[in-house]
Amino acid sequence: MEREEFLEVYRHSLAHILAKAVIEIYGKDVQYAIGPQIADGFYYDFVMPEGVQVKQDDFKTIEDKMREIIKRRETWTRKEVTKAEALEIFKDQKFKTELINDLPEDETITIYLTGDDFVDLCRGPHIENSQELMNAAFEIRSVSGAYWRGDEHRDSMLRIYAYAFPDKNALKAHKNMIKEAMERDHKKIGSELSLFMFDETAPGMPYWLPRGWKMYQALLKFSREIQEKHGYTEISAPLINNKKLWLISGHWAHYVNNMFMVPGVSGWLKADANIEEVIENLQDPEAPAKNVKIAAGSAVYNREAEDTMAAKPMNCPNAMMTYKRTVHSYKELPIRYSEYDVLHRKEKSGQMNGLFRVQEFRQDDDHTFVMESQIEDEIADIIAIADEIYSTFGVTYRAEFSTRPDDFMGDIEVWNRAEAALKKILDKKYGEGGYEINEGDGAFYGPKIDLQIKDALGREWQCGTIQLDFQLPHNFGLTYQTQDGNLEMPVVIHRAIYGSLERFIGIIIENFKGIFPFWLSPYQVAVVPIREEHNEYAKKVMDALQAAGIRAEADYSDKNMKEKIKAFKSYKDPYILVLGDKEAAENTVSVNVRGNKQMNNVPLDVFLGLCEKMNREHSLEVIDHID
RNA sequence: GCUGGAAUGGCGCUGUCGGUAGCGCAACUGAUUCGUAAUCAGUAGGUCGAGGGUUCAAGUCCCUUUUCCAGCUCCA
Repeated sequence: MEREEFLEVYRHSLAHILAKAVIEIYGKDVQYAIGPQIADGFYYDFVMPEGVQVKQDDFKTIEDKMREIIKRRETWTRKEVTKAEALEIFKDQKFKTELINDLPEDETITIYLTGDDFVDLCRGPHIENSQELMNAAFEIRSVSGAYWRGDEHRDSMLRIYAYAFPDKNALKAHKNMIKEAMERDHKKIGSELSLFMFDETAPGMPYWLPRGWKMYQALLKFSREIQEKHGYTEISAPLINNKKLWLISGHWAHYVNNMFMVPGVSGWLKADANIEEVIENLQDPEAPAKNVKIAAGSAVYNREAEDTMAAKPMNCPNAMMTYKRTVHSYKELPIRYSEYDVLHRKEKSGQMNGLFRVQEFRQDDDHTFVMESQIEDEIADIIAIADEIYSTFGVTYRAEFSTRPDDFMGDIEVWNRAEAALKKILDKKYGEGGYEINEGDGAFYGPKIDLQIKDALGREWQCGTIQLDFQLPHNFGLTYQTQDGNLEMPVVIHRAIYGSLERFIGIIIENFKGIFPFWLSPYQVAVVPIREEHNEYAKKVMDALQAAGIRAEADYSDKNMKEKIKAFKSYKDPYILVLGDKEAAENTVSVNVRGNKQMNNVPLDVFLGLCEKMNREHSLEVIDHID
């Protein structure tokens, strides 16, 4: 048996054992749903009897029960049954019943019995006797909430996750790997390197500390340089707009629950009332309406007041307004408005995650206004930019193409032509099958290409995105004048390459483990005068570094040099210059390269030259020798 | 929003059966003036996330709540 197949059978069989154990512990009222294998083990979804909780303390009980079941060396029996028989067997199991009912009429249904008291609906294959699992190494990892069939409006279930490997060593090795991945966690490194912080008064809104902000600026500078070369022009626009704008863009109708409101002065009402039919949870269309008593003397705000403003969750509406300022000729297109403004998106609690998911962030955003005939070339250029940027960081990405959904807006012919153009570029760039296609997953306003990057734990995050938009130009009534004098509507391309700067920084912190390329390092060079009498020369070196555009920091204090070096090393500065009598006399620097290589007595000019070279070329490697 | 965890000086942690908070690093002061990752001595810093409750007594037990983490769902 191949290793993969072996793992699959093992894990899947263990999932059945888990379900059997849970039923033996918590009783026959447990509803069991599905228990697939995953990358490092398996999970099983249950609905527990009323009032039953499964906590970390219970994991051992469940594991022990599973081991006890395995030790019974029960035989596994595969049976083929008819749909009617299956429905009878699982008549008390609502999820199994639903699964069976969804199967085609003529499908052969297989069930597996473990011993004679546990039966599961399953395609198999499985082991033949529980004793085959005697050496299996497994461990309950965690429990989590999950929704039946991934739909938050359906049953809320308890998902039990477990690691599972063929033997103890493999499990141990895997847990070690997880531990090492956690060492790369950007939240941990960000704190150690003093890059950013959070405070509970601003959930999901990073404070960028001096060192982190240096890096942030370096990323912005890099983005601006590249976009300048590609004909982009940068704008900046209001961070809050009156709700009139959001009514035009459609955000008031579709996105208002994710927007931070800025009340005006007129909408405050003194309340002393009973309000009927209040839907408290706007996120949930099924939420029951309630009667709400507003205490006498309370003030409530009417969001629909005319002076209500809201912080922008996206830049698009302002870019539309900017385009609309004057009439445009076809000769001007494409027009590219890039924008790095601060965005706010209110998230449901439990959605935030370090820098990966925040409520306040900046995108390397752009809105490009094109004629339909220009879409193909423009997208090709955007993908070229994405390649240039991602390769500079040495990260790999995966492209996903999302096509027309059922509730699409606009002309189907335009959609077809646009999708064909996108597909042509993707095929050329990544090869057929070199990217994922999500049929019907596009936005209602246009097809899109998403670029996904993995974090240290292998979770994928969407960074880059390229979206065509046929809706906003329509909502804002955008036009351009064609060669024959007619007015036509431009197509808008929304695109971001980093995606959010915050998320991207999180990704690269984990990718580089905090050991950044020279051009990206918060401080690039640290200066250590050996004794206070060397401060004068150190200042001269600092001036030269700063004049060359190099981010440098120095420690002129009377601490001993070992302490100074230690502090800079903990910040992972690429170069530490040690300056004493010899260097001052010869106008040189002695360089300790991150990773502990040494370059001694380097003429200052030569050192400046190699720093400038790395900044210019955005090199991934730090130069550690002089040719 | 859902499930399960967590929160103790700036950071990392200990705190037993409920008995009135400790340690390391960092900081500060003094001495040391030093050639590549921890010199020595001393000092200061905490209403234990917030609110309420039980108790003679709460970091510890109970309730509420905020934030964070791992998942689910949603997303850049």
